[in-house]
Amino acid sequence: MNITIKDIATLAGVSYSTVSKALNGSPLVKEDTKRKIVEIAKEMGYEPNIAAQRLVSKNTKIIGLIWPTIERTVLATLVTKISDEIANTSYSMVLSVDPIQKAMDTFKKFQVDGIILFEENVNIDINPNSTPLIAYGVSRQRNYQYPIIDANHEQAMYEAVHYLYGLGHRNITYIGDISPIDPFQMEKYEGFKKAMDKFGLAGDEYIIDTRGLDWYNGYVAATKLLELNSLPTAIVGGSYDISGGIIRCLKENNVSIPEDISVISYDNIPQMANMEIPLNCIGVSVEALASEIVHSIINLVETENLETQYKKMTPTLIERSSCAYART
Amino acid sequence: MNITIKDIATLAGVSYSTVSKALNGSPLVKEDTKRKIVEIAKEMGYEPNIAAQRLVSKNTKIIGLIWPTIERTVLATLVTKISDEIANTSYSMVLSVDPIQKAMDTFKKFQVDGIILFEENVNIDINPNSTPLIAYGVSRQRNYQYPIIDANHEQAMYEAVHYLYGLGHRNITYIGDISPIDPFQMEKYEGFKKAMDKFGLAGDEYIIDTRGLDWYNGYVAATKLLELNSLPTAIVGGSYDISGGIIRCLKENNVSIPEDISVISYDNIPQMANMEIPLNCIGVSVEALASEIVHSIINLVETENLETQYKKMTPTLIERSSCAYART
DNA sequence: TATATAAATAACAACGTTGTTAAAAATGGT
DNA sequence: ACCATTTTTAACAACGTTGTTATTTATATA
Repeated sequence: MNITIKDIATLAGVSYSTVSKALNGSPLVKEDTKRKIVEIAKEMGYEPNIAAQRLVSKNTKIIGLIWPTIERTVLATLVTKISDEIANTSYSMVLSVDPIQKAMDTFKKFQVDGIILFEENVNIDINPNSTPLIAYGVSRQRNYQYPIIDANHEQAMYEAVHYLYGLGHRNITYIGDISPIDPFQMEKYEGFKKAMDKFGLAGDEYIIDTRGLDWYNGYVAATKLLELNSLPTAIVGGSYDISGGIIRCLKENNVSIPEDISVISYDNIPQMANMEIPLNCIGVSVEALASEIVHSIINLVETENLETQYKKMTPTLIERSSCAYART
Repeated sequence: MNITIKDIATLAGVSYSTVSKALNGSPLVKEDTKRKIVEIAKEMGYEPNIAAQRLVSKNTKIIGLIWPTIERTVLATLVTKISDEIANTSYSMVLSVDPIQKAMDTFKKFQVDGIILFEENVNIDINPNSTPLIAYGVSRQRNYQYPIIDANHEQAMYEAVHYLYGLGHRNITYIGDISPIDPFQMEKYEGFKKAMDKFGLAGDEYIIDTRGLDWYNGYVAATKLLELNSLPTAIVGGSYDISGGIIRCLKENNVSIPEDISVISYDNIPQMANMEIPLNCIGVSVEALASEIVHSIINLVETENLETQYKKMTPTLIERSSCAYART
């Protein structure tokens, strides 16, 4: 049997409503008694019954995160960061790995205050006027029923090229997935192409389609690249895993990074620093993303205003040791 | 404002306590009225307020899963399966990716009925007489304060060798991680050695230490193997990822599976069927593991009996197309 | 010292359920 | 038609909180 405010009340010789107020720091109770009550509560190891709190206070102080598929490292890191971020607020987070509709049902039952949805490029129609919801990901339809937060993939790749150009590179290869069904990847590709155009470096031969986002896809693509008779001076990797494969392949073939080839990767996650060569990277940092997502949903929950409809976040570039000036 | 049993009551012209009973299928209310009430409830889209239910019924019907680090594919699959399994019961699952102690605190606040802990080889001392808890993983200390469920790694590897022996293989190589600090890996290694001893095939030269569990580790180890002048007729791979690297390497070097070399892998997960060659594998299936874990924790929650202290689950072998009779 | 006012505390309703007890309605046997 | 059951329904307390209202106690003012 757990202890309640009533137990504390009898021990402190006050009424339980006074205990409630004291524990909530109400100015209606004398500082003295407040202190005493708080002390007794602590010493008894009191934990408020959240079911009771919720019953009376209408909101659950829970944010539900729907994460239908447990996937790439980037998403896992993002989940962790979101969890941390929420832990700093008065809210808690619960995670569901169920399919979207089922997770929505569960969360409706749980009466969570808000939902964060990792959208998997799936167009699922969601009961619009129910729980506050924001999505992370890309929306294909133009009229959003809920706010969406997204990284600006296109800008990221543009900036990557811009950065390499500034280092004197004129011979840049993009190694990434160019799947037309994945809007994320297409945006990256577009960004790269636009930049190459802009800086007068365009040409299809500078692009290798990995046909996948995994480590091995990068490895294979890099192998293919090395078979060419003229190598680029810089590579833009399309994802964390792809870049992992690329640098492994280069290393095995005694191509030095960054002396022979500079490498910059998409995905701004801390793990980039722990690779065999600490990688320069560009992307919205998971911290920034997590922070934006959490603040948005809480703001949405507490104010019910949803002016911001589609927020594309600006990427940042992190310099480490995988890029250098182009050799003259 | 959500609808409550009182709303249903007024609409049905009965008392709210009757509604409660009807909705819970109590035999105390006439079938006729029961039907009517249920129908009205459905049509109004009634959802019970779980906070209220919990408040009165003492237990929360929530199982907490502590998953401190988001990791290998195998664990991710296991989480999904556990989630599915729990969804089939009257319980719900919430997931915390926080560090163990913090997650424990959160769950205490949530007043979850039970906790599943993915133990990370960390010896954390847990307040023993609090929430029912079972762990998945290996315990180093001999006196468990809580039940532990674990796959029998040793037996799995023993059976793998046994199986290959039955197919006529006498020249078997183990490619796996032999890290003495990882009890899981050591158990696998021991199982392999014991079987080789038993069948008179022993010898250290049949073992390659991958020094890691990743795809690339397997790839490198296989490359090393192919440099030997005499190849084995069968390989036992130490993990899903390792085996992925192995078969890719063999394929690249035009070694046919299973014509030239048979391959069997540890880790019994569905993904094994989707590899370039559907792999024979051995291990406790995630379904079995999930089922056992879920039933154990629910049993523990509902009966408070914890007779079973340390359960090592028996692995099963799945035959696909990566093993064949040894050539004579 | 009495009285108005302010401060501190207590009492109590409410939140939406469930389970127990009390009341009403239906049924059966004489 | 009357009483004893049995079936069905209603009434109500309880769960542990919070917030509002009522009461007590302390303080200041005349």
